[in-house]
Amino acid sequence: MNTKVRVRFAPSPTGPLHIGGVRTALYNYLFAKKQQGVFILRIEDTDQNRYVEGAEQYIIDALNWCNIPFDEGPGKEAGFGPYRQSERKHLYKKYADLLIQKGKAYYAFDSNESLDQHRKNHEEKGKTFIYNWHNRLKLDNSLSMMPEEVQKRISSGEDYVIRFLTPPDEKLELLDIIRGTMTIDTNVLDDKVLFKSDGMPTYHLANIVDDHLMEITHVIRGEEWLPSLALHQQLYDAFEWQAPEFSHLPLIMKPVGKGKLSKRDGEKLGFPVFPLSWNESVGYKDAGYYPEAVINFLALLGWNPGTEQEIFSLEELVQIFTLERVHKAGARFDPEKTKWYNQHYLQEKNNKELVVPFQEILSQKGIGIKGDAQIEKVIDLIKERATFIGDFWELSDYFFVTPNAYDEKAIHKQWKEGTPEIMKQLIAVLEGITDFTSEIIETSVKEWIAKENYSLGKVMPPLRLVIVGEMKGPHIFDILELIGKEETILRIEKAIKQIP
RNA sequence: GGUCCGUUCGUCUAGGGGUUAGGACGCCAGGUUUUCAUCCUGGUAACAGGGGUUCGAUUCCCCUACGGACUACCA
Repeated sequence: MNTKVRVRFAPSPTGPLHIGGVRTALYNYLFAKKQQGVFILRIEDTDQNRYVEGAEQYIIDALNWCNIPFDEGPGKEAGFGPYRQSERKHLYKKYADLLIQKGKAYYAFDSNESLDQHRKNHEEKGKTFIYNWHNRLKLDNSLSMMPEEVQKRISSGEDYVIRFLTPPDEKLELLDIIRGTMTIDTNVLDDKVLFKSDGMPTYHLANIVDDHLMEITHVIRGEEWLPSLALHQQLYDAFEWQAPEFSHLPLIMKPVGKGKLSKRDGEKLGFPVFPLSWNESVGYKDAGYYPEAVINFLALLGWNPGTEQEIFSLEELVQIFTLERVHKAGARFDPEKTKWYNQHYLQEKNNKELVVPFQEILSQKGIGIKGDAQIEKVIDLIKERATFIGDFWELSDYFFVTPNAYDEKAIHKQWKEGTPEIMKQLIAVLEGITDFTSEIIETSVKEWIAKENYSLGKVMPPLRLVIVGEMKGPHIFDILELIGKEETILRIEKAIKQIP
C-alpha cells in the first residue's frame, strides 16, 4: 500500500485565521515535510450562514506569509479536488445514503423547535438532552415509524436530516498519537446529524468523506475535536474505511485569566492574534513581526525537541519535529516571548536589507531621501536596541532632526554653572577639526579635555544631551560623524541659547 | 450538570523511581558602555493536595481539587 504521508489543514472561512489555527497549520506542515509528504488546504465551508467574504484568501495569504504554503488546495489542483467543500456538495449525499442502506444512519424529521423544547425541558430538570438510544424511538424519525410513512414524508418534500445510529453498549478504543489510548462508552454518545436539511453535510460527514477521498493519512487538529473523535472513528468503521491516525493539539490559552486565546485578549493586552491584519485588527506582519519569529515561537508553544535549543529555522523544525513530543496541556500565550524572538531575528537581519523598510518609515515621518550608505550607518548604530523595525525611528530621530526639547531630569543633572562656557570651547575645538570622523573627533576632544584638565563627566554628558536631547543612544562620536560638523555645532549653539 | 482531556518556577518547558529538579522568557542585582540599549555574570522562582505501591516517589496507581474542551441541522 502506498503510504505517502498526506495531511490537511481544514479551516472554515468564517473569518481571519487565528494564531492557534496558524500553529495547527504549522504542525501539519512540519509533519508532512519531514516525511516528504503533502500538505493540503481544504476549505470547510459547509455552513453557508457563516461564510465570510475574503476569509479564504486571507487564509491562503497568511500561510504564504508564514512560509508554510500548501501543496494542494484551492488553485493548486492535484487530482483530489475540488478543495472547497461547497464545490463537493454533490458528493456527500450518496455517502449519507450509503450509511442509511447499511443501517448505520437514519432519517429524522424533528424540527429545531421541538428539539430546543426537549433541551429546555431537560435543562430545567438539571439534565442534558441527548439524541440517542434512550430516546430515539420516541422521537420523530425513521426508526420510530413505518417505512411507508418515511417515504411519504420525504417525497412530499418535508425537511429531514440524516443522523448517525450510534450502536449501544460498545467500548470504543480511540488512539491519539499525542494522548495515547482512550476508551469511551458509546452509550454516552449522541446520534449526530450527518446531513442537514439544507442539503449540505455537517462537518462530521464531509470531513470523513473528504479525508478518505483525499487519502489523508494523518489528521492533526485542535483539541476541540477530541470529543468528536469517537463519532469519526465510528464513521470510518461504518464505511469500512481505513481511518487515518489522529493527533489532537493542545489549545492556546489567554496570557492572563481563564479560557482560550481570543481576539479580545489581543485588543486588551495590545498584541496581535492574527498573522495578517483584518479590518481593525493589526496582524503580526503589520505590527512588525517577522514570520520566522512567529513560526519559531509558535513551534515551541506546546512542542519542544527535548534539547535546550530555542532558536529554530523552519528547515530545522522540519528535520526534528515529531508529534510524540507535543505537550498535552494547553499553553498560555506569551506576548513577551514572541517579542524576544522578533528581537533575535531582527538582529540577524543584514543591515542592507533593513534600509528600504527604514526609508519607508523615514518618508512617513517627513524625512527627505537620504543616501543608502548613511541610512545603513544609522541602522548599524541603533539596530541592537530595537525589537521591531518600527522602533528605529524613536531610536534614531536625532540623526535626522535637531532636538527641540531636552530631557528635564538630564538638564538638572548635567547642565551646570560652567557648562555653557565649556560647550563654547568645545565648539572651537570642533571647528578646528577638518577630517570630521568619529575617531578623530574623539581624539581631539579628549586631548582638549586633558589639556584643560576637565573631567570627562563635565563634557560628555552635556554633549550627549545637546546632541540627542536625552541621555541615550550609541557612541556619541559616531553620532557626531554622521550628523556632521555643521549640524553638531548648530546643536550645541542652540542648546546654549535654549537651556536656562 | 454530563462526557472526555489535562496539571513541573509568574509564563513556555526538560526530566523521570534515588537529580543540587535543567533551560528559555520575564523580573532583580553586578560587570561592560562615563549615557540608554545590547552583551556578559549571577540571583529569584516549580513537581496542586491526600492516600496508596515501594527501601525510596515529583516520576507508577487511586481519590480530591483546579484548569480546559465538548455538550447545534457551527466548524
